[in-house]
Amino acid sequence: MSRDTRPDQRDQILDAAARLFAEKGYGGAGMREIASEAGVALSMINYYFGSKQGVLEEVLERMHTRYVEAVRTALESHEAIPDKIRAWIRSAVALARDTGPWMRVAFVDIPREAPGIAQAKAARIKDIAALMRTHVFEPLGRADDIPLLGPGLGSMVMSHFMARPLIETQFGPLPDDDAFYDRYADVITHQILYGLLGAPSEGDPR
Amino acid sequence: MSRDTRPDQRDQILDAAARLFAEKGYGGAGMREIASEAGVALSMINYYFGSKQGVLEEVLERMHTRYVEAVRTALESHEAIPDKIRAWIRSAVALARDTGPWMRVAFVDIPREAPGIAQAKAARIKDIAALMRTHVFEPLGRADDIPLLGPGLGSMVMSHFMARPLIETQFGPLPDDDAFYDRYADVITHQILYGLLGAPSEGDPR
DNA sequence: TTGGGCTTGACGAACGTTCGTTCGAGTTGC
DNA sequence: GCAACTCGAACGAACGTTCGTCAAGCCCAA
Repeated sequence: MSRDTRPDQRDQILDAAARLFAEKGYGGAGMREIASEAGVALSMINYYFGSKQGVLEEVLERMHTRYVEAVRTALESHEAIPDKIRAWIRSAVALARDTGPWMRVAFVDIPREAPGIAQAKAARIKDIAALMRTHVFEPLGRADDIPLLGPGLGSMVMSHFMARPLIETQFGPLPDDDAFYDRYADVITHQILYGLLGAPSEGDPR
Repeated sequence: MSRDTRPDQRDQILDAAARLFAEKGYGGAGMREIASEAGVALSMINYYFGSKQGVLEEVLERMHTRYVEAVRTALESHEAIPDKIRAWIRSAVALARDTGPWMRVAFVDIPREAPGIAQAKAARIKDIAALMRTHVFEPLGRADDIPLLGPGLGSMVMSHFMARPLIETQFGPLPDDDAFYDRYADVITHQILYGLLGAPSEGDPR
């Protein structure tokens, strides 16, 4: 089987690793299990990525690249701020659906263990923060609230994908189709939109 | 030193465990490190809690108990919905400040590994969901949106405490005093309040 | 009041297992 | 024949858990 027709072993490893990292955490997922799930010899992981941490860094790198690109496209293709926000949330939801566990690894299960990872992460967050600042917060005159509000907005959009198994223990199986996620994006968009725009001038609720 | 004047070894262990779980994840924190940080013999951890998972379960149990109690008090002591929401967010922020890493362990670093933990977690979430349903969503006629919106609101409030180190790499050291967290609670309250109340009748932003 | 069992708290040492990593030998494609 | 690839075996370290021991406190019969 030639190298081009065979699925790249690198991708197999990264996919299995993302799945297991999301499920068991970075420390809980073992190299042998990753190799087994990926259908690859254990030593190939170190051959390709150098170390377990190298695998995680590659997952984070790829995920963040895709996310930043999606956010940039959404925010730069619209004029009015509500349209920008709507487009941002829609593309984030679509990306989360498409990438599955990758999103969990990249945005939630933050291993503080390695300083290198924290640095890489900070660099990526910087890009996202800059985009949100330029296209959302500054036009609204809310630039000062970015450190307080920025992470909250992001985690609000992603919350469903992190909490889904827990939600389903409460409300039974949730749909998984386009209609459901269209509605989800709408509800979140509504929540964020009116939170950001809603009558901020006439008396702060303090 | 008598038993009453000496700090309880159980609490020492739980405190150290919560700190290390939050910092390194459940799998990344070792029993020896927990014992060392707690100033306790390794075998005492298994003596008191049976297993490593037993330690985690106790941390989750205590944290969730406190959180549910705080939410209940806040939601039941007010009449108007905006006041309820404001009180809920304020008490959640206060609790997060008071408990430090415990909150991280309880609400973010969800180890899927053990089914027992997932079940215990689901039972606790049930209490919170019921409170939010009765006091917030049903009075607003938004009961159907609980599965979609509920987790988002919770994670919005907690986002700052999860992301704080990352935020500080972007914006420098953040204050840690009452004034800062009063402002944080206000900003989040504003965002959630106007998101929930904001003009939902006159045209959904779909 | 005293003595001896029983319980509880506390500890260090060691157990067997699994971890991430390395290495050397073999294979394949050019 | 050279380079890149693939693999199984093995490494030392760290893992969570178990075990035997010991001191101190308590209870109750003698």
